[in-house]
Amino acid sequence: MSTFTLAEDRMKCGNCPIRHRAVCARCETDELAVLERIKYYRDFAPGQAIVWAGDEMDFVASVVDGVATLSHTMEDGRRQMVGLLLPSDFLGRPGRAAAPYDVVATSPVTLCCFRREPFEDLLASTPPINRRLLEMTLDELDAAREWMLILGRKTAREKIASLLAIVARRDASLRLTKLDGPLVFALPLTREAMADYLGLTLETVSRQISALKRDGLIRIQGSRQITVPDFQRLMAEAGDDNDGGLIS
Amino acid sequence: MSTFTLAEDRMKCGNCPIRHRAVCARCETDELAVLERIKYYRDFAPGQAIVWAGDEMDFVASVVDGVATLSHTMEDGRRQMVGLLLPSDFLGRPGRAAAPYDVVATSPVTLCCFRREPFEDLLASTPPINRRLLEMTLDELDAAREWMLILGRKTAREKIASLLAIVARRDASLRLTKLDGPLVFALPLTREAMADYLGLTLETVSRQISALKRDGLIRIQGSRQITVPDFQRLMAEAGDDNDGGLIS
DNA sequence: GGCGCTCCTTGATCGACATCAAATACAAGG
DNA sequence: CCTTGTATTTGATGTCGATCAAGGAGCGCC
Repeated sequence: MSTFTLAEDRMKCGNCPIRHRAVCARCETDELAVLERIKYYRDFAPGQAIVWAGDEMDFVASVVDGVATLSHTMEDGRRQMVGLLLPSDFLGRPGRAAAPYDVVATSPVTLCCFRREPFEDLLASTPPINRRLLEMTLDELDAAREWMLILGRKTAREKIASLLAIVARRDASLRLTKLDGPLVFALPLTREAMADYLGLTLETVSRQISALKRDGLIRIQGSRQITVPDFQRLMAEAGDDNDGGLIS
Repeated sequence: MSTFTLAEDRMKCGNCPIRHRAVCARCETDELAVLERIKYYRDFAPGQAIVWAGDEMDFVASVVDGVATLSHTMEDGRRQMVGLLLPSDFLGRPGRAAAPYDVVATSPVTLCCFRREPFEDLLASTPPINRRLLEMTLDELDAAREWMLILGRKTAREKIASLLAIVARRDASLRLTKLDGPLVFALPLTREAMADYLGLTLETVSRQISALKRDGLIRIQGSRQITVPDFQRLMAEAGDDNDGGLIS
């Protein structure tokens, strides 16, 4: 089960700008110190559910560390991932109690949680948080729409290339690397999770990854460690005209 | 070309709550009267582009009347619709100049536009607008995620049923009809637009609509006028467990 | 009426991806 | 070392929707 940590320790949120931009943004305004009084930490093991669709959610949170997924499940078991939460992403919706989809940790996850009601009060009285949240939500909406193009119109190969490009880009931005040298990163997802992300089966994912490897677009160490020798070439394979491509 | 109307006339926005909830929400606060001073109307003919991807957008707007679509286009012509704008929906993103996708009118459209910069100033100084926008954006995000499930995991038949259910529901809510009697509504989309919405070809759309007709789930007058005798049965066909299903 | 146009329908064929099935890799634990 | 279990790869076959192609319906216009 998950660990609760009532947090006086500001430690984990100390390195704010990248790791925890959502709410520890007292970089931006002082009122946010109030958040400190209603926050607590929770840890989740890989594979563990954070909330199930339909559950009541009495908190909102930001991801401090780890990777979690949002996904819809149909009665017959078909599943579609609709969001990928990486460190600094926000979880939950102010003003709504019931979770609309499953949230599952895919790696050890640490959340910084805020009880929903006090958070909403704060939201009402503190415009900067509101602005922040609006901005983040708009980014997520853009990402979702990019994703819709991937789901609706791209081939299996392009889908895989797109996903790898998205993760590579995001990883590079987290560690402040340039995109011109060879990129090495760990896929935070199983083949099955990738399939759920892309609207494919896990066999197709595996085959297409093998194909990209065969064609020299990527190299692989141990099925999760990816090396991209030439990011531009991968992007071309993804069929992207512009260099958009966010996630979350 | 489009018509500009510098608007002292508050007429069109008068019937606010449903038709124009985005910005004429002086129902909510008085400051919004300021909006009156920076707004103007624009009309577009069916098929006309409102903005192209990459264009500079010096305004944000809310849809007063008509239907417009947002869509991504790949260089080779593949197209994916990523948003459907109906009356009361909002267009544009404060804080961003370049449009990320094409916006096209599919029926005669009237926009209520606000010059972007003064609108952004207003946004900064007027929390209620911010809250409103956040809420609307969150709704859109939910809709986008519902849509992702449709694109990634549903069969052609389920996709069509889902789309019809979404439009039927939205239409019913606009005219305050219940969902239990037979529903009659006009599809605001060509078969091609439906295909772009659902990640299908127009031939498949046509075939599946014929199949739903054959199976008695819908009736059709003249290819655009749809009758749904039993909404629940259609929903079942769409594979939806819950009764979520928004758009925009 | 007849022409041109766009939108829609229907048929025949093909191919990308799903499905079914089996084998391999690798880690944890006895 | 062997066992067990999960994640992954690979192969054989099937199917849904795409593609290619033709024809019909509605409508404005000469």
